[in-house]
Amino acid sequence: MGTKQNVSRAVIQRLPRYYRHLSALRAQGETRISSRMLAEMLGLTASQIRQDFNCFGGFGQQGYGYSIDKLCEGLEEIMGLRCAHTAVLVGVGNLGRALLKNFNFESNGFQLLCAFDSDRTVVGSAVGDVTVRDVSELYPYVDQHKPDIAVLTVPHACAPALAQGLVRHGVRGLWNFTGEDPAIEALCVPVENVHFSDSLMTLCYQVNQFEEQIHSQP
Amino acid sequence: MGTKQNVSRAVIQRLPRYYRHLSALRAQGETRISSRMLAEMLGLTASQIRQDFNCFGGFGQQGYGYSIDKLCEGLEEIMGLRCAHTAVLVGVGNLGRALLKNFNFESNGFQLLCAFDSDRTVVGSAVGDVTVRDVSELYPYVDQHKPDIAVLTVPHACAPALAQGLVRHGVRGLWNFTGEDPAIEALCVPVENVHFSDSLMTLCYQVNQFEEQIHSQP
DNA sequence: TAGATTGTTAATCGATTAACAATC
DNA sequence: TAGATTGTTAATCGATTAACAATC
Repeated sequence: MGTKQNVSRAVIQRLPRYYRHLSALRAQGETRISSRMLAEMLGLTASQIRQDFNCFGGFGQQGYGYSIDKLCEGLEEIMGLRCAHTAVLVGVGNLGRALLKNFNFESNGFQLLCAFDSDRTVVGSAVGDVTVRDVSELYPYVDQHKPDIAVLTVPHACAPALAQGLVRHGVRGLWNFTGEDPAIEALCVPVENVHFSDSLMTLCYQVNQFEEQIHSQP
Repeated sequence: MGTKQNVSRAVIQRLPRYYRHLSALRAQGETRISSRMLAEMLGLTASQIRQDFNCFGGFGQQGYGYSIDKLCEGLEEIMGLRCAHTAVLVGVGNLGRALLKNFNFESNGFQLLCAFDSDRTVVGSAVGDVTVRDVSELYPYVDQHKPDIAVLTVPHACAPALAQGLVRHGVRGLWNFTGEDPAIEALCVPVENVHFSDSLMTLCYQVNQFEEQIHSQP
């Protein structure tokens, strides 16, 4: 239960995946699972799963396994998914729009307050559950409403200045889709980068390896 | 130069980041860099960078450092960015549209052939550099043109069946934006997942930790 | 009780860092 | 040549796996 400090990054990066699979099981009406079975599902070892869960205190019960409900609750607690942090989104292009319309911020720990753009044809309209405001109102809005994080879905070139401005106005986290990072990494608030490029390059490498394997054993 | 086998996943995941920063330096007209300087830029150790580069054979020169050009070329070679693999995109919603319009597939090792959707109001139109076709033509098209990978930007629920169908028709890699994975992981072709959820949850955790730190030392 | 499965300690494995000879 | 910086080996560190007593 007690959130231990010093949980390694390796562990933290596995937690969302645990949560995703456990939520799916819960939705199917399952109520309990053993580390062995979960390990099989995820392609990990049972040992590792028990170690991971024990970073945060024991959810399990000997001879029985883990209650899926308790585990989900525990993970929500640990990752802070129930804090209802607040967020603003900057940049209502196609990507911003995709997030506004299809992404469930609530179930990921955030309440989306509103969105900003500079394009007058979208300013004033409603997209998803929020209204789009003119970007000139951004900093006054941030000063007043103090959102915890900002979602950056602006073009690459605007990113460094915008990020810096937001942090100066008190934002304490950035969800960065701009592909930019040298400038943003230096800001000393938490940043999560969604780098499409990195992901596709990694896939490119894997596809090459995969094809080499196939060719070498025909 | 010779692509060694058994390069660890940890290394591979750093390569795109190296490439991104080195490309930026090249664009600024820089021609050489030492492992020490690069390490400082990236927040890594010089030792680690030299180890990483030496997985693939020596690009460097004692007493001088690394040629940025050679390094970029080497990384392109290693990751297979010059293979011009082919890709199709399935699902022209806002997210698909964002990729079609703003993402440079070419510079990430892929040539995008065309896109597919089921919505008749977009079928036949051009988005970015490609034409949108009816999804009923997807499998015949894949049979004929044999794209290396498919980009999945369809709604969550369509993902498992689609992924399975594509693999059955010979696709050898998936770039998966659907948030789905239990079903897709099992397909035994390379998959790169872009899980927005995982990323935002990780940010949520980090923001909480960050705020605890601030509160504990005021 | 007997069987199952956790929590936790110890052993292994792999990745990162340090050190330094080779060499530009 | 002297200074710098690589390539590479050895030492350290951390993460994963194995093992097993505790206990439901």
